[in-house]
Amino acid sequence: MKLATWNINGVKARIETALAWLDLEKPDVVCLQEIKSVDEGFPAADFENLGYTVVTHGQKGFNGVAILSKLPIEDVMRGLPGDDGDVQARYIEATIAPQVMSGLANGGGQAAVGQAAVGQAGFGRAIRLGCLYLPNGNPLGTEKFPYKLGWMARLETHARRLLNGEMPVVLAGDYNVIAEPADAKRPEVWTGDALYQPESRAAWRRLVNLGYTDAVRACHPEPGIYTFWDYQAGAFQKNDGIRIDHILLSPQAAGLLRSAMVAKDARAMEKPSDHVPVVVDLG
DNA sequence: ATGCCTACTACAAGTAGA
Repeated sequence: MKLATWNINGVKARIETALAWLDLEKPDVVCLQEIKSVDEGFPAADFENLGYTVVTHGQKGFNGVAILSKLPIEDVMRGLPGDDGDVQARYIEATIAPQVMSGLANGGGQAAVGQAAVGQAGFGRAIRLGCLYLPNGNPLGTEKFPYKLGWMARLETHARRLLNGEMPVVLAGDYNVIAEPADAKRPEVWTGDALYQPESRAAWRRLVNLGYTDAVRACHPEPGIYTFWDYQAGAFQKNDGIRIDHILLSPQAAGLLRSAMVAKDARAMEKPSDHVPVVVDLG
């Protein structure tokens, strides 16, 4: 199963870009962040035309997350547990169910045919998938930074609880954390930024240390891999980026990891998001 | 030092992003 996460920076303004990339890469499951749309305004039909089922957790003007899946979506949960007063739409979680065998419908009727179809096009096992847009936290000195840290504490609590379940867990999204110096072209310019504060990085490490694997780092130990480049000052042309979009895998999910990559080419598309997709292949 | 750029809201210029 090919699973991608992408901060799309406005799904309505970016719909042609999104559809072009999906048509090219054909991921089975996609987590979108910063859809900047209410649920009713989400262009679901455009994605359904590509074969996706769509679930959203939208908000007017900013934030907003969505999951697109060619496999069945079940048991959708909107919002990160732990604070009923938090109205920001930054988390949606669902079970991606195994592909339904359709061998009989095709006149096959043999079990081997059905299994081959699952192994090729789908996935034999359900996963629990969280799609998250972690608060930015800037500027420091405002209520935004403690909100970020509080959100990360809630995420840690929830991620620990998910490990007690039976399903492999995938937590994918825009974490808004530069975890290591190697995750920025110029780490020194981020020292006063919420993304690179010791508290933000420590909270990230606590999350990973629960037993999650950073899929891209596990497959690519080399520095210089980024997922975000500012629109300003020619940042992409200078490769002046940061790696803040991540896919974390529980031990069971990590056992399924075949490959992970950052779709850097998406930043060179027409009307790009400032983030690019991160993709894993889980077998 | 600041803005550089982009989306959204709402219709101007402010909020938000990272």
